[in-house]
Amino acid sequence: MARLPEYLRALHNLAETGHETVSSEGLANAAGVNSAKLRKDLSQLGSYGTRGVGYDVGLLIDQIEYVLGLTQRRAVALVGVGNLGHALAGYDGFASRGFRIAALLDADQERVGEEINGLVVQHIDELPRVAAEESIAIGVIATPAAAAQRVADQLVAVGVTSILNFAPCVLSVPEGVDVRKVDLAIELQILSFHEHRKASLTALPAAGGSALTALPGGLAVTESQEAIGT
Amino acid sequence: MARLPEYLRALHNLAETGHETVSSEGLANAAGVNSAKLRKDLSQLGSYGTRGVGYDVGLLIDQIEYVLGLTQRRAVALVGVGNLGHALAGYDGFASRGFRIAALLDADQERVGEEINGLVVQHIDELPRVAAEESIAIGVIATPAAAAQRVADQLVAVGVTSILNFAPCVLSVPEGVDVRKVDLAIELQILSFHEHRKASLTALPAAGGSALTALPGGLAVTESQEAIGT
DNA sequence: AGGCGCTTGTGAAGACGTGCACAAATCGCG
DNA sequence: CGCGATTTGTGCACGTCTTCACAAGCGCCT
Repeated sequence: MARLPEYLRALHNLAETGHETVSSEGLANAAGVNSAKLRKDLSQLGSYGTRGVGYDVGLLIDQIEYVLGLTQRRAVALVGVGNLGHALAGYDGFASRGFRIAALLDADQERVGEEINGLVVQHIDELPRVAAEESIAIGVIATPAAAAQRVADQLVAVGVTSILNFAPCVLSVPEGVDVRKVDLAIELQILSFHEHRKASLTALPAAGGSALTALPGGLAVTESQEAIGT
Repeated sequence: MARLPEYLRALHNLAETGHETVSSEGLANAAGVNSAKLRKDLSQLGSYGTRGVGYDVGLLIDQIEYVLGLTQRRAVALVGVGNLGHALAGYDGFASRGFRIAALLDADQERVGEEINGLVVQHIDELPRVAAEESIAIGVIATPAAAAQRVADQLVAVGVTSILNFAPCVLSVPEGVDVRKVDLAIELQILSFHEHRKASLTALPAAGGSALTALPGGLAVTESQEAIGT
């Protein structure tokens, strides 16, 4: 499940604040989900809760980390050291949560040789050598959209089977390769949609009209995390 | 729907390459979704396709931009000008897709006054004034997790009703405020899970064992975008 | 003008995720 | 040792999303 990492983060918080055990209700609140959903998710991992008590925080952390494959520190190659790539290279959230940026790569010779956070940017042509040396299985694409597909092909060619794509485009990859996409502008556009919806609803509570002037209020909205209470 | 921005991006690509019309199949490929799903999504906006021909690219762009509320250029306040905030401030994908970063804010006096991409970083205490001047409805939080909730409260207090949160924590906001969360490390962890699953399956195609050593292959996996063909 | 091929729009069926509500199980205390 | 409070694990029902399949509609060509 895609919620496991969120649980893991909440569990680490709890562990740091000295909690030995946690109830499904407590963990669900910390992770921002329903308690029944959380219990159902955790039951998929096998039973690790004690009825009447709750879950052992440490044990649950180990278990989730095992399932997520975080027992080994995975090496990641980051391609594209532009604006966003720079930030990603310096983002300590990766290192603190089980990942090691093993290589920074870029196609621009201007950027090759630059040192970021203790790592030197190498040319993308070095990818085959680097991938072999570091046994890289995960690649991050932070290039412009025009270069993303080419980079993806190169990553796949050297054995990368998981790609995190920040470029605003759809990647074609062979079967067996996983792609996750993060598009920062899309996130904002989704918020903009909600803004527009809210504005329409308050301005014209009961509006009809032609299709062209129809308000978007009728669209189904699956909000991500609304009104978590206080 | 959350897929509309993706369609919009694909449509802009098509428009730039000179396409006047596009079939649902073509647009679905460009956006990486099923054609039936795309047609159903577009039918929610009202009928804008011509049977036997397809959709008018320009018309569809206008329609989607209207529904997403992109007819006005929305002002965004970015709080937290650290590593990630820096990159976001310089990310031109925002400007090119209907958003204007109207203010950069940070609580660190060291960073106040710094100029990024033509904008000067202001202190977070300036938020009420800035929000009033720029009529800001969307806030982006790129602070450490410890500061995120406090910033969210401040944003809500000045009338922000949509928040994009990059901090790895759950935010509590009043009803009516939308929060979207992007956690870069979580994306990697999800990929790691897939890596682990793939490794387990290839190494031990039919494994049993106790719960502790059980393989995660049994977990339901809803892949985001796997095997889009060539 | 008529037919043919192509594409949209949609009804229906199925898969999936979600949440409730309750039985089973465990601990602590008298 | 037994009882009650508490919490997990899960069967069931519901709503949503997805996909297939096909009728309806449109343009083009003859």
